[in-house]
Amino acid sequence: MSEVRRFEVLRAIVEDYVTTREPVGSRMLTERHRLGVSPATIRNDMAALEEAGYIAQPHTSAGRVPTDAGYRVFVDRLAEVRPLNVPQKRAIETFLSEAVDLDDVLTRAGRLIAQLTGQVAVVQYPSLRRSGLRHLELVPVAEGRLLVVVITDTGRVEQRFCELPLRPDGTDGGIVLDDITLGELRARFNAAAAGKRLRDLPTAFAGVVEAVGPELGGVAQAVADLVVDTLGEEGEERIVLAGTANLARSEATFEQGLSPVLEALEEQVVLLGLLTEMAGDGVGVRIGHENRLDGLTETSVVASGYGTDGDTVASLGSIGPTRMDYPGTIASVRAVARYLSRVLPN
Amino acid sequence: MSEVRRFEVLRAIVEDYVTTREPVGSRMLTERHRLGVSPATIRNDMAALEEAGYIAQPHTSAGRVPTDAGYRVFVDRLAEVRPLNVPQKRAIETFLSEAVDLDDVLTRAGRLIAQLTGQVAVVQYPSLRRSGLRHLELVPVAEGRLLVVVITDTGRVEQRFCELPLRPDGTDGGIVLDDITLGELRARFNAAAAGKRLRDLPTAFAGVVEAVGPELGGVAQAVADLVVDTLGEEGEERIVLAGTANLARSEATFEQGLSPVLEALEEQVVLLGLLTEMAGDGVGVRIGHENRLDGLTETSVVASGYGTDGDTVASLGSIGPTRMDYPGTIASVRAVARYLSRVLPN
DNA sequence: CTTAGCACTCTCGTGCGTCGAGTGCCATCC
DNA sequence: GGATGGCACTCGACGCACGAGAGTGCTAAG
Repeated sequence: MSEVRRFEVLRAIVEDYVTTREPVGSRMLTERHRLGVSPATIRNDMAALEEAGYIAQPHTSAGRVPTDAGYRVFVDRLAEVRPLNVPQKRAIETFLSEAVDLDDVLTRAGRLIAQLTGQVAVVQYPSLRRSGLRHLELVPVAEGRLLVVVITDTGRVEQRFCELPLRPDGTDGGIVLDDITLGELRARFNAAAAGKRLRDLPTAFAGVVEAVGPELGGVAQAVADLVVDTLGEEGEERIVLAGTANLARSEATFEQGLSPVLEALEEQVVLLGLLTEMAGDGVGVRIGHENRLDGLTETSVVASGYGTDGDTVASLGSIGPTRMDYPGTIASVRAVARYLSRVLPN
Repeated sequence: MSEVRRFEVLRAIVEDYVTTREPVGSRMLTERHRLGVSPATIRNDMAALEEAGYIAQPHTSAGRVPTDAGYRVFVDRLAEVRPLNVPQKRAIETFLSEAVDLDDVLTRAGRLIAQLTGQVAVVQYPSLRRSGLRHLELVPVAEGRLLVVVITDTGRVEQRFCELPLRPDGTDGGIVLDDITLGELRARFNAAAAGKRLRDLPTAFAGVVEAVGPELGGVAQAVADLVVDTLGEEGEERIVLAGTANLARSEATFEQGLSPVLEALEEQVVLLGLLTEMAGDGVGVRIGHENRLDGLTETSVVASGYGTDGDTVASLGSIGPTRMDYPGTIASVRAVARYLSRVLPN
């Protein structure tokens, strides 16, 4: 009983099951794949594979179905990389290059993945914590209030209102800053922050607070705190979803119904955790129960980091039933991630 | 055969069908509602209602089910307003007041509606076209490029990159503006735009372009065009969805499966059209086929405009199966719209 | 180690009869 | 004239038996 044929059988099972969506039996297998042996032999191999936990049968006298473990070895050892064809590549390139701003790029990337894979696409916004500060803008909106606009070097723009402290001299009313003062403050902050990473900001800003003197110190401190907060906040990370409708089309796939899946997808925080957790180098695959999330135990997640010059700033990926076309999905996700990385510094 | 009782029967049918999800027959009706007449009488009324097109039977010898028309008269004439209870109101108030910025408010509003109605929530961002300009910010990001940040009086912040024209003197390289010039430009634009509505911007900006002289005129023109474009663009309208998972829970409801529904929800442009179309005064209801959208013929949409001081800037609503709890949904949507209107000018 | 044969097990589709909910109609009653 | 009780009829849901088919495991032979 040769080792290699056994895995060949596993590959055949996975491939057939993925396309037919039905448990595959020994006869079918010999008919559709030139394995050169009889069904009986296959049966022996299947028994061994089942023993090893790679396949299972839904009930006696039904064909075999790959288990999560089976998909795992398929992905790790058996799947061949299947590069996208030229029109597909071109489609990605043109579609992404038409985007006008970051929101647009990411939305388009999502649609693209959803369409290429026929599954749900997930695209994470460039993580604020892994971004640098490109520019800081201060806009007076009302007495005692400032709108702080943070622009990162990944093109993300985040705004937040800042409540200014009361006047230090104790007089009534909120602080109102004139344009000159504001301009100065803005210039100082930007000079201090230029090109810095998040972790270096607190010290850089401390210098600013120091330098502006006691009169403006309170305001500067409030702004500095807000910016550091904003960039550091986990909750402000964002996600784009696309292709949810694709889930419903493969409806019969999910034993538990797709309500738990949809629920999981709405829990953006958890989804984010999953994505960042998976953001290693290259494309990562999580199969079925490898996802700890309850709703996603019947799905697989294929994800990849993206970012300029090897610097991963966020992740993107595709989520679909465990029975998915892994080579195709992996290829699509990787391709979009790469093109996105190239286009990113908008 | 009294007119009023017949409608009473219709109401009973709608209410029962909404709660039991099953076709309702004449016997059940007499048992659960004190109508004071026998099943046979009810049957006569039902025949009349069916004749009038308000109810239908899925097949002979099944109970009756309300038609779209039936729901319509239920909503228009029979439904009693059912105000939310105090804890619900309080929940809305506290949950919305905790929001930190516009994104947050709208996300929370969506979650709220989804949870209150057990259906899908749709929340439209304040329409740019119906907003005024609060502030304009110009940020230099690279040679020949400017980041233009538009802040509306509804709290929306939109950013767009602006390609500057080549230097008028024909020397090489893109235009680079120093801080002083930029400051001046910014001040002029803001002075011109202060408090203006979108439709007045082009003329206001024309003045600015005139005033800055030929040197900066090209730049000013580019910026002005971009701003007017951004605020006028239909595509830039945005929508938040929430509670998609709720759809799956009432899965059996949709004859066609929920894939068409999900598809319709992903078509944000179309959804927007629907919402703006419905934005009259008060809460509007679209039932089943009254929605032209293919995917939504089995659903009803309950929507309301919102906005400060009677000025509708956008809409929000709830989408669910035609067989929904109309009074409850209407109450929830209205309540959230009101609170949102109050909280809005953040 | 492979293969052919064989008995065995289950699922799935089909046909059939029963049950029951619900209807429509008609004669009757107030 | 509207309300009611009675009654025959319709039709889907449910349960059951049965056969077909697909697939397996095992064993003995190549």
